[in-house]
Amino acid sequence: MDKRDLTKVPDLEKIILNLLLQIPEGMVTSYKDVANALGDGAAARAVGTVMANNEEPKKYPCWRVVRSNGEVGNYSASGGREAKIEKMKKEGIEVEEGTIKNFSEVRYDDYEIDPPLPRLREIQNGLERMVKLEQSEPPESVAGVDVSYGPDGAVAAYVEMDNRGEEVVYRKTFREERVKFPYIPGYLAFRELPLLNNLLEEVRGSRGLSDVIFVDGNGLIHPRKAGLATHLGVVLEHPTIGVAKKLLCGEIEDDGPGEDRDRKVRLEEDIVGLEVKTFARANPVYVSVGNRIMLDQAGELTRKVSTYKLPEPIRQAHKAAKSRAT
DNA sequence: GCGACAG
DNA sequence: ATCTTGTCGC
Repeated sequence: MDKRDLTKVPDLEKIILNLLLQIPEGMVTSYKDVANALGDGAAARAVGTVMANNEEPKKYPCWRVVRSNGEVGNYSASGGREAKIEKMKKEGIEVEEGTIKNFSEVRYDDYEIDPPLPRLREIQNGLERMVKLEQSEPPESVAGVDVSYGPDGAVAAYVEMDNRGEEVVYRKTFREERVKFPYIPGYLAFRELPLLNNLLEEVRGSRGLSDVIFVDGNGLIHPRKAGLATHLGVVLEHPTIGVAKKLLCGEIEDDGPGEDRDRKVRLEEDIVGLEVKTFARANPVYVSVGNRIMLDQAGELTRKVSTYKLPEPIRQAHKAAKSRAT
């Protein structure tokens, strides 16, 4: 596989909006139906988000998209939900008490499309054998990356600190006006990787990358062992550590009583992460290998550079990204 | 200031 | 992630 293909991302917003043009007048579809056409029902909410942000409601008939239980749902274009109902009625759809009358008969789900999401899952499946689990030298510096979203697009930030996470030694941000890929659980990398990759290539070309990079999101804690931290680590061929605030998948291993070591996250037969309590009065974070480091080392390093809940480099990157995005 | 909880 | 405001506790 060509490395460059790992960072190519389809314009899913455009794909979704163009799919709407296939819905015949006089029929409706559901957010879930559109998601299934993309190749994964998990994208249903993302479809809703794209509808809500549709800037050309005249051109793209998002009023024909309803909830899969037949309820009309929302309409963010002018006139709101009432306008949505009126538009559907004009097209011959019967609506009663906010619900489509003969839903199963007027429901369109026969989309003609080469579904993009299965292809992206294949890319993720191919990443696993490119991950290197190896003992990494104790770092002289650590960095964190994060992405923030605002009215003028998204901003990615890279912040490098000393190896104890006490002093910021370098900051860099990168802005992108239009993010083409919505957030879909399990596909976060395709949303944020283009931004982070651009940013980190710039850093690599100017001052060079820090010894290890903390990423706001999972590494191997992922249904296909291909979270953002792993995807980024493989693309850069560089040590990365994923730190997430919520458990995406897997289960916490019960080691029984008397054990105050970090609990392990198990995904099927593999230990893919650690539940680490970084800050006494906060929830734990979930640490996983991105690339080129060992899990125990990732856990220790996370502890070492965390003053609050999140590793300081990530926290600083979050601040840097947010202040430029807003 | 930071985070849980609300919603 | 963001929309948004506040209370409570450390």
